[in-house]
Amino acid sequence: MCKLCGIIGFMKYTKETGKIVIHNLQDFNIKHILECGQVFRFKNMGDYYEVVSAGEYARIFTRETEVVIECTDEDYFEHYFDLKTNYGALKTVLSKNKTVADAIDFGYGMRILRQYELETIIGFIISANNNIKRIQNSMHALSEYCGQKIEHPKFGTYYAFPTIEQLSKLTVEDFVRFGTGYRAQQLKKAVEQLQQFDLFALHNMPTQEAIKALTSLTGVGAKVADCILLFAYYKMNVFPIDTWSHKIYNNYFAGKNLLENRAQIRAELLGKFKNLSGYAQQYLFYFEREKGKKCP
DNA sequence: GTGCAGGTCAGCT
DNA sequence: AGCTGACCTGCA
Repeated sequence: MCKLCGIIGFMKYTKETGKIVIHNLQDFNIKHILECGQVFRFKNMGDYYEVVSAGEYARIFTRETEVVIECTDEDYFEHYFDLKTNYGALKTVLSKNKTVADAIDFGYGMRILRQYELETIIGFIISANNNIKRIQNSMHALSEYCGQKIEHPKFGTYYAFPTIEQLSKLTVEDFVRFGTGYRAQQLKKAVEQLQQFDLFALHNMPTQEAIKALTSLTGVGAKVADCILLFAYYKMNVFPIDTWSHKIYNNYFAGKNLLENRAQIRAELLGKFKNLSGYAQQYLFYFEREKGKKCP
């Protein structure tokens, strides 16, 4: 949006064919963006990260003063990485809360992605009571088994996420083979239901209505629906409650009024953060999950 | 060996 | 409505 306006805090980046260069490291940290738990189809390659979304590929690396995104379609990834949103301003508002301010200091440069809808739904059905490494493995296995194989002159071979037609040919046994365990049955059913489902319509639907539509899918409960709406539909008036955000509420926001019911916790946090809830949740989630990990 | 991981669903009161 | 237990599987 504001490439040349010069106002401090706005994202500064330049686009050219097959490439985006970001000059504002404070608002774009690829590690925090990809490893904060919102996306599963990426790999840390050491010198760079690679991301596949739908059928598009991006290779991202950080230099001293800039981030370079080499990709198959710069318009696609400008949208995917939500480069037109002013995170500087957002972070100023969110930092009024001390806990969120700490989380933002830790996870600076994190951004909410605009992911491919079908891929996000499948990914978060797999995510239930699961760990991130295994979710990633399942998503990669699924893509390599039935997604379109793409041979790119610059980026080499990669696999698109399968279309709904390709997914519909899979059996329960196939899903088991991808390591999805007892979620295989749910995935098979959900794919059947998704064939009669207008994924694009959810973009123009009020959040409550969209939640109702998504939770009609097998394997999609309240928490997974919130994740799908946040990470694929960019709806910020949701607050996914899982084991982490549950702990976060009781540790930092509950005072002496501890809660155990997830719907209640969600209502409290939504009341607090309103239409910025999605951002707040993701900074808090990443902070709480990472700070507990062992230091080298 | 045991416990846990970004929960959901069925089957109970 | 609200609560409880079962549930694949890989990794610490």
